[in-house]
Amino acid sequence: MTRIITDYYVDRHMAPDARERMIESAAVLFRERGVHGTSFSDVIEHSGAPRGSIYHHFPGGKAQLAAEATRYASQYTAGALTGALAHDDPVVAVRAFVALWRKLLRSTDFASGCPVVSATLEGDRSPAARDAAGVAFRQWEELLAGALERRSVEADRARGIATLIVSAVEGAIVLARAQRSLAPLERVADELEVLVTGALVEAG
Amino acid sequence: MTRIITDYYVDRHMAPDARERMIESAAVLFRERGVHGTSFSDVIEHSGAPRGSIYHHFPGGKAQLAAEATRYASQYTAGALTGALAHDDPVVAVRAFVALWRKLLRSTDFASGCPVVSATLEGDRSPAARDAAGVAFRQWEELLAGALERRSVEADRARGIATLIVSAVEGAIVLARAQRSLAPLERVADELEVLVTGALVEAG
DNA sequence: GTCTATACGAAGATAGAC
DNA sequence: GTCTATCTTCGTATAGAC
Repeated sequence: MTRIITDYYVDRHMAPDARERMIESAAVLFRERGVHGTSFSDVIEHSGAPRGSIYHHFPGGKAQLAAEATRYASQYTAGALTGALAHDDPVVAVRAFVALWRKLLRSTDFASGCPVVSATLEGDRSPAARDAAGVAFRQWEELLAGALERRSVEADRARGIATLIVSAVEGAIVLARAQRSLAPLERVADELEVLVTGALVEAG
Repeated sequence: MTRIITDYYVDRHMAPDARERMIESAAVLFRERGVHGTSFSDVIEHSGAPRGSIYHHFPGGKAQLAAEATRYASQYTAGALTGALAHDDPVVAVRAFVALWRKLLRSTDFASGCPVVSATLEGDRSPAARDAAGVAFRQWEELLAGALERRSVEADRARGIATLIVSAVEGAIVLARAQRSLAPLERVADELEVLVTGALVEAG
């Protein structure tokens, strides 16, 4: 699992501690309850971190925690996507990407979604988190677009397909949660597979 | 504009009053700040409705208001979609659907999104609102699938494409807000147009 | 129906001791 | 670093008068 939280820890080669556990917990809770719906108390309880050190670790308060948790989730998903793209097969990558979300939805009985989406929607109180969400989506798009280009798909088309994949999967996760059914995600996955396969055939 | 809020008003053919104004305002505010991010005070201020009558009109409290606002937004969008489908041309309908969201994003400088998505993500505190979101998405899917079927697209394929359209557009709205750019929405719109056109050609 | 007042709890944030 | 206590603000909800 990719563990790039902040330069603070990367630079010092330190093991995950209370600070990182809080970020991880925040990301998990943001999946379920969103940013506004998650309090510091929730994060402390979930992470087992000490109460008195929140503002020591996050002097910027909740906005800072939200931004860091969004970056954490972003990197986590980017890592999964990179792994799925190991063989440079965009169809396989889309399947793996969808499988990741299917597993999450099923294992949490549709209680969890994508924290980056939550950060976007509730970003009016934390612009830093919203901006981190924008960076996350862009990075995922670029990973997918790059893989398509390496399979000879023209750059503009690759970018369009990549954006469609990210948008459609994120949207399907929302539909799945609202309807408490995996069906929307499966239908979207099937359509995306047909589309990507077609684009690869076209590109030769 | 479609104005089907609750049976209460439809049955009595009553003009929009304070109650309906509160529901409309709630929907508008949910677009910007989400459900948790919107307080009763916000709704009262925005709608100009009297303070003392909230629990008279909504004895179920905020959960009831959230559910009714979600149903209202759902019907509003369904009405727009129905209008866009007046000529039974799915490509034109997708363009009109996207145009609606483009206009909203632009006119609010990316501050507004889809309240039905917010209701889904924050539905743990209001299952009724989340369920209303599920119904909304299903209705939009069915409107689009029906139009595709009337153009000879096979039922399963029509359903798949319809789900992809709703998911992709909803997802693109999130990406657009996070990146503060219409580009993701435009790229998704272009890809969807190609895909729908292709499906119609295939269907003959 | 609408008003005011208020109870009640939750949440973010700060201060100062250890 | 972490603790406890506290401040302040806010939001939901209720009660009772008009």
